[in-house]
Amino acid sequence: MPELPEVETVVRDLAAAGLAGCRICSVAALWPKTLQPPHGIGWQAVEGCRIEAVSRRGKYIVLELSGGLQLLIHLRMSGRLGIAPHAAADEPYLRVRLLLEDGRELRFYDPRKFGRWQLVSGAESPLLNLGPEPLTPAFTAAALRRALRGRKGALKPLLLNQSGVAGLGNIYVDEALWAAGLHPLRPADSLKDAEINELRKAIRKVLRRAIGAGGTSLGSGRTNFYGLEGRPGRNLPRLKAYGRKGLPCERCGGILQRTVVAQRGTHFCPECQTIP
DNA sequence: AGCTAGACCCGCACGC
DNA sequence: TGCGTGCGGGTCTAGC
Repeated sequence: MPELPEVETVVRDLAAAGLAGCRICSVAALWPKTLQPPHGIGWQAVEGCRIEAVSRRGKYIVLELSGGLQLLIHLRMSGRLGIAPHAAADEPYLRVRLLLEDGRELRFYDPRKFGRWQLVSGAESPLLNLGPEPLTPAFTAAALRRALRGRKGALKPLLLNQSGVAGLGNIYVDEALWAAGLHPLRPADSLKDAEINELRKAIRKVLRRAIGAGGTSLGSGRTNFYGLEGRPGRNLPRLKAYGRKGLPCERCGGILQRTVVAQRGTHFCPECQTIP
């Protein structure tokens, strides 16, 4: 499931493929719902634009276009990008083709059809609702404390909602909570300053480690995560909690449990992630 | 406003 | 082996 480290991996792959600097001929949707209707303009507005830069914000891939528009790509559950020549045959689950003037095209595959492309100008951008980037200096202990303050709800759903921290999903929330020794149901505003700082460090650690491994791929199916060249991530063996139900905790030897929190599978150690 | 639940989707794992 | 069933998960929306 693409979260920050997987999206970062794809963005680095896109940069290495030389996507920045390419000029767009046209966009074609094989599954029209993937292309969200832009406000006041049509998708043909991308025609003739140059891709000025490729970056990431939270889980969004951001293509900065000449003329000031941004093309946002969200992979959601099963989205995947590839680059192919115009002439290459369609593969299964191909949903969108972005044709480039150099004879290549950016291809979007998405078996489960959750992924979305958006064409936005700054003012109505969904990026405005995102919390700080966890791997930048903006993600201070004070910023995390502000995000948690006054929140009566549980830690895990808050960390998932993107407004306090951008880019975490189900896997890395479980990993960060494990690394910080915090229970997923711990009331968010009950954390002491030292615990907030541990959580901040844990979030940064698990994300950095996963980026270093090219992201997490859970299996080998079509809906799994793959980089631009179809390469799976190598972070699975580094996970300490997610998907490890019944295995011993590497920190204390307790048996890891799986429960459901906020309608999501949640993995934690009942021995060393407790609610005081 | 904050929080929860449902909708969107369908491959895949699992059970018989 | 083949079929049927239900799970999983990010984000938006609806409803309390």
